[in-house]
Amino acid sequence: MTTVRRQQRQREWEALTRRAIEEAVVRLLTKSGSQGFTMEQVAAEAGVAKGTLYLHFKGKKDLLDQVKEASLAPLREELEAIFNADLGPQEKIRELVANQLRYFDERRDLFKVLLEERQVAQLQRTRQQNSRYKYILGRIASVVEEGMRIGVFRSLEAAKVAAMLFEASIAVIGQRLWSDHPAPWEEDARFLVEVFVHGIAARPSSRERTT
Amino acid sequence: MTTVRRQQRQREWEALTRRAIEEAVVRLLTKSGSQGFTMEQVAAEAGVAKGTLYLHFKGKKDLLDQVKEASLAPLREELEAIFNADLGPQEKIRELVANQLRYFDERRDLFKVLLEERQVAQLQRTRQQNSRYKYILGRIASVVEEGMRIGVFRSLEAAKVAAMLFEASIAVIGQRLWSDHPAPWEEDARFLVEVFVHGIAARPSSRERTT
Amino acid sequence: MTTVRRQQRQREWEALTRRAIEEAVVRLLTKSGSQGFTMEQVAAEAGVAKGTLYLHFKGKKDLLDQVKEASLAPLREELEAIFNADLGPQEKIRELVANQLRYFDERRDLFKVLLEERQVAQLQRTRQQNSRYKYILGRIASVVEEGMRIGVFRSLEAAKVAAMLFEASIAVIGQRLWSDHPAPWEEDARFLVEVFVHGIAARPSSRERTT
Amino acid sequence: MTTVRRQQRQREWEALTRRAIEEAVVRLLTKSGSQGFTMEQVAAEAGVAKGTLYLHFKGKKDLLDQVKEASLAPLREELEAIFNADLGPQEKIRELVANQLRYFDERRDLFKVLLEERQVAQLQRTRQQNSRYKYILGRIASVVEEGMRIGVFRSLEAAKVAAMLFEASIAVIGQRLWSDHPAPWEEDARFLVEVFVHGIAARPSSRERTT
DNA sequence: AATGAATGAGGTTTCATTCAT
DNA sequence: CATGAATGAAACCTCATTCAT
Repeated sequence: MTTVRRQQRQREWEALTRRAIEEAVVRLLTKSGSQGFTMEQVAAEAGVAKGTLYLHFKGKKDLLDQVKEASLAPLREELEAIFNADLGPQEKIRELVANQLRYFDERRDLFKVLLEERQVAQLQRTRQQNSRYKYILGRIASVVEEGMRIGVFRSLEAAKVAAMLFEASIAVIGQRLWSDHPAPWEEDARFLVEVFVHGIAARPSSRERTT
Repeated sequence: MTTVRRQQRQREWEALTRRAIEEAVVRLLTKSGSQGFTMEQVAAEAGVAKGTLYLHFKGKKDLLDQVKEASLAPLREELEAIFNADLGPQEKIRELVANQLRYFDERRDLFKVLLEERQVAQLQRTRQQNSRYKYILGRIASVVEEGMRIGVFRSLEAAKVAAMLFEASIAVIGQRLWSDHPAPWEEDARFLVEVFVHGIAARPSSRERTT
Repeated sequence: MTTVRRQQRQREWEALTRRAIEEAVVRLLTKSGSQGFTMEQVAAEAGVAKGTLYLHFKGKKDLLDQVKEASLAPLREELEAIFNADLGPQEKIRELVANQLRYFDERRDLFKVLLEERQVAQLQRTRQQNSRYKYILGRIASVVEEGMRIGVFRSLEAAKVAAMLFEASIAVIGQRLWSDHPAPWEEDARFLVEVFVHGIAARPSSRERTT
Repeated sequence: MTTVRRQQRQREWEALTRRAIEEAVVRLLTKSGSQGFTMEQVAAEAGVAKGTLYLHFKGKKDLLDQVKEASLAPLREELEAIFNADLGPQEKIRELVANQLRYFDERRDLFKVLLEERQVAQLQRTRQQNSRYKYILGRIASVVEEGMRIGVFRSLEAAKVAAMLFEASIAVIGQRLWSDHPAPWEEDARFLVEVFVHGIAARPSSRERTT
């Protein structure tokens, strides 16, 4: 009983230290520019000894990976909730895009750095086979397919559409991160979806096909 | 006269050496993965001494910048030609996208590395003020505006549309670079423009607004 | 009474733990090569916590010393028995050498490691004053002197002869440990004593002195 | 011509630096005990920067190997000269042993350290297959065989005799290095050979066989 | 008595850059 | 101009030992 409680407390403490270290990394990344924190700096910032870092993380790469991972986990949950929500395909897409923009806006400083180094991308598609990335694309594709099934979207390769939508969002997010005075995220989200859904062509008249 | 000719020859030699060094960097980047060539390797690959590198380039960063710059110069010229060509807005956009996809396809190995490290992006928008990037966006925006003026595009913020188009292209290019068997570039280009111009919404029926 | 018994039990438990730890070290030494086990590995292998090691041993050096000590104790007892046995000098020498070779053969793996790092030697003559080493040499010297006294050995410096015999044995043992297919230890022991006792010179004729 | 001379000079300078570094290692080994000099110390002692060490040696292991190698090279040459000299087998053996003892005496401090860590042995028989070691043993064996052929040695396994003689020499050398007041090397050399050649048995009487 | 998280000095190696030749 | 040996600041990582629980 006592043993169990002690283990419990220790695990909590362990998690706390991890968090402290990860947060130190985030602070360093956002503060002193992107191009590489040192383990020494991390230790100092987190208020632990250098060796301690290696008790919690396998090495520098692992530490950075975990930070990236942790920084995206909440977003993933939000997106998952949207996928499972009782919404129509168009609404889901709107929500997905809006959530992404909002999320990155909230942690601007960190993502500015991570995205600049394509760390986010690397995290998402390491070795071109990252399962998380594939999973999200698959989910988006499902939404698109659903839209086609019920007739609100026209028939296109769902997988390609999904990838394009996702990447375009990232692109817009990048845009926003690097511009000094980005428009409100709601506006950009609406714009992105609007273009994506209806295209830029003048509607009634432009009956001519592209190609 | 002799002096002039000698200067001439020297400048040519200087240019030759620069090229040799830059090509050595490209070879190293494509060959041994991305993660950082050393000045030593560059010197060896180029067949010059380490010190020589510093006669032609200010340092490692400068060298890398020049390589990236040089690797994109031809593309910039091609795009410029398209901007100046006697084509309608839609055709121009089609051409622009197609050219980009083709260009990156041709030097897959190099750009895979550069893009993976967001080097291309950094080159294009270093410190959020990169003039080249702004210039291109401005040109694309002009095309879009022209399209609005003559009524083939509907009225949207041209600058935003331009940025979105450009970034979406980059995103698709990234997609293509990292997938092992990408579709022919012509196909992806057509797809990209198709979606961008007409949207994914089912056409006749989808009269409802996207908020 | 209870107190006494408890103390008794505690001392046994303490001895057991020590043994477990020492055996863990031996396993590590023979297993993963020689080049240095870590206290962490020892703890894991012994199934105790790192801190526990320091309750039983002063530090790493002490631990290693104890292991070496323990690994040689049985041999020392065997040799002691021979010294005290009722045998003639030649027989004693034969037995001493034979026993050493056999003993090291039995624990090949461990001694291969210890000898490779001259750990055995260090144990035997740490700081040039190791009393155990001196004790053994003294005992061997006594045997040699006895042989001289009764006329089976010729008159030579007994101390030097003892040292030479002992070191030569160690040398042969080293030889045997490092060769993949050593001859049976009986054979090498016989050979060693034969040469040591009678020399390599052709006998009847070689009356000439060696300077 | 100038180029050649410059290369010549550079190679000499290079050799000089190497020597300086190696000597720094020797000084450190003999001075501050054996158990490990640091590259930092070496650099300081040699009066060069840490990085310089890595221009001349692949790493710490390489550096130590080279030092050991260099410290034994002269001895190897001396022994080679003896092998090739016009001497009888007994004289050759006497000379070989004497030379070894003298050589190690001359550089007592260094070899005390190297031998203590079995570094010499490791150098000589790394991976049980060291060719240099085998070569020397083979040469000694030849001398022994020659002695058998001309009848001064009795018929014994030459290879084993050679190994035993060599190892016994090393053993005596070790003895001498660690004793504070060793006898003159001439004396020990004579003693070693005397025992080795004629044995310790009282001569005329000891007709009985060992075994 | 046992634990094991934390420590932090210490180690090796890399590499962009300089500068005497 | 070209060279390349030398530099030395960092960087990452290990591990024996301590000590609060």
